[in-house]
Amino acid sequence: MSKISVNGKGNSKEIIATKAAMLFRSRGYSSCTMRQLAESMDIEAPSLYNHIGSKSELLVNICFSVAREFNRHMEELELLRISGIEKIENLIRFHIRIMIRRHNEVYVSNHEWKQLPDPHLALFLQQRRLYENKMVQILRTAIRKKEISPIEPYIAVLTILSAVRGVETWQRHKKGITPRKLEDNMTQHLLNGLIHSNGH
Amino acid sequence: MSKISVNGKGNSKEIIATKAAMLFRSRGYSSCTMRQLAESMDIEAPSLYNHIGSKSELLVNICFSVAREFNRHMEELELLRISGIEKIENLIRFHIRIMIRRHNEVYVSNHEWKQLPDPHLALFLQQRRLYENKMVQILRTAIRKKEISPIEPYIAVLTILSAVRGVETWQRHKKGITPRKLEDNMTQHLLNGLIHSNGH
DNA sequence: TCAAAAAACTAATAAGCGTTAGTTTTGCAG
DNA sequence: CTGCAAAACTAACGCTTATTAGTTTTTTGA
Repeated sequence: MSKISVNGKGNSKEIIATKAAMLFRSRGYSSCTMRQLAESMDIEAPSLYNHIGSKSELLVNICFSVAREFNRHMEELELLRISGIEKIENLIRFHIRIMIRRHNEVYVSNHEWKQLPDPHLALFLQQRRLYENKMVQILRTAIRKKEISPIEPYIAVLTILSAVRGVETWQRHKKGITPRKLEDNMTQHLLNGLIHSNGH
Repeated sequence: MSKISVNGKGNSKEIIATKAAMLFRSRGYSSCTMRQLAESMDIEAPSLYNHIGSKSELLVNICFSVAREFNRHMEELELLRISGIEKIENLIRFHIRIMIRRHNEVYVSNHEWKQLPDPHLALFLQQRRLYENKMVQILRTAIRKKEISPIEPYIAVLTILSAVRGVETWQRHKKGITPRKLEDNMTQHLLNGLIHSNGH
């Protein structure tokens, strides 16, 4: 059997990580076996352990790699001198783009974080709580400055973060719906809902 | 060991189904074992098989029970003589309420349907596709009658159906956010986004 | 009160899991 | 060409899994 790293691009570890994200997404982390993962790259299961430490390590890397990208973007966003509404639009569009660009990884991170081993689970949840709080704060400020209508910020964040996850189930083949159109339509829907809400 | 049906309400099968939904939700279907399920009602695992056929049967019942409720509501809605926008609002509110009332079951149905055994998986997907198509049709009509702004109906359905799933992660303890407030805010956000979108 | 039915139990099965140990093959550097 | 490290292999371990078989206990109904 030939080495796996000569076939695809990148080193073996990266190739395994990519295949793992694909398989974890399509079958679920717990239902996917190391033998299936190995078979997907035409080697035997024990050979994987020349490159990785454990199955759960793969999940940890996926989840925190995604989290890191979101956190980094949030930090950059906080430095920008733009209006609150522009920040929100920026966030929505960023989420949609990441969901398209890193489809498998984001899906796994969203669906399988519960399977993270301690203490990674606790850390993951803490980071997510922090991220959500930052979004709530952005919304709260925008409301105070009357950029958007008065709405419960926490609920708006819940709505936005859940809505963008719809990209997961986006059927590319539905005719005429390009990634760009998806992004524009969804952003418009979510943003206008904030602007024109009659807060009654 | 005493019978389980004398403790809780309903017959044994219903009690098991309820406990299963709870456990499948909190740990995931594949990660939850029959021993854990049995332990949660203080019996041994093999005793479960006096009441149920298999583990997967439990999942099938949960998923299709939820699907049936959504489908029935859709059929009733189609008979109503109300505006398109009222139909959409009705749907959004119904989804949010079901997500609260049948929290565990809807969560499991949304997260674990991939684990359904054939041919149930195929049937489930077919029903969901049908349901989505009906929603798309409602939106399409509303656009034609200029009740809502021109938007790609498929994307709007994606956005709405994903957004309402945010109720899954709703933290009841966040102060001052009652179920009613959650429903009103989210509905308003999603609905106004449809009405005031400048289709540019 | 007592038999029959329902539902619990214990013991065990076969299959599958992640992972380890030890060995052989592969491929690159000298 | 050759030697060495990297990475594949086979075999197997210890555990867990859903589920079955067979038996005992509990509840029910006449």
